[in-house]
Amino acid sequence: MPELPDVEGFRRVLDEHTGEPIESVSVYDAGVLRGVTPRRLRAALRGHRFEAARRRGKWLIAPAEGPVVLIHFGMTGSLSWHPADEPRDRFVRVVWRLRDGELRYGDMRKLKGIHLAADAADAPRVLGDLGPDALDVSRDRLAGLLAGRRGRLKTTLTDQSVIAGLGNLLADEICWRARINPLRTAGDLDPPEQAALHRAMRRVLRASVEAERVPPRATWLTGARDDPDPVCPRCGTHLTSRRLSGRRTVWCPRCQPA
DNA sequence: AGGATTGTTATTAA
DNA sequence: GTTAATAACAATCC
Repeated sequence: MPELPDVEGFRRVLDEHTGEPIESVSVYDAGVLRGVTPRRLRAALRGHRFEAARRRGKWLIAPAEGPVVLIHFGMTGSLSWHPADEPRDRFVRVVWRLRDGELRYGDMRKLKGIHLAADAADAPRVLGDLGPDALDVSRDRLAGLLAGRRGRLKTTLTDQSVIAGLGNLLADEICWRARINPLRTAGDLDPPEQAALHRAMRRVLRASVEAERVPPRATWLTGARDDPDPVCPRCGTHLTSRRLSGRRTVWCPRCQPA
């Protein structure tokens, strides 16, 4: 699931548990460790405290008094806080034990996972080529990011090197809210359309961050898209669905004409 | 059984 | 250089 709002929720979880020393780090499945061994992860973090957690796009960035933990949640990752004696489900892959409980990284599919940077200066190496966080993109900046792009709008919005944080559900939701067809060429939007897209992005993100997910409300595309015979929550027209570079894309042919 | 799934990346092709 | 499509990664659900 994790797109920007979900990861923002994980960031809050971590932020509530800064300041206490990490008593132990347990790796139950090293398959989620990327470029670091369990031994090195333990050695780098034991006795350290997590500091204020940050997020960039879908990355959670957790400095720990020197070393920096960077987590990408893939499609099924999560971070949650539990009492140490609460039974762990079988998808818990890594546990950071603190004084009053533990942080658990769970991940069913293990598509991405946990990286370790030596220090803050080393963190960009892990993040790679990331565009600005979607929450930091102004209207003018959005126009600049789309300018000259010949790819489709949906594909451009989900390209993390252009804008960081938008995933499949958010991109469809934003296009639907802005009443713009996701197959349009990104660079072809006129200024009023750019403004509508930006407004939709702000509103969708704000409500989603609040809910810590893209909320499947009945008045949202996300609340309708998985119905057996989905119709547009605005106008009742049957929704159109198509695969776009391997991702399901849903839109309303009436509200979002080609 | 077969197909689908909210993420990224490598590869190939146009 | 840009864009698009596909498979792969892994594990589940319908």
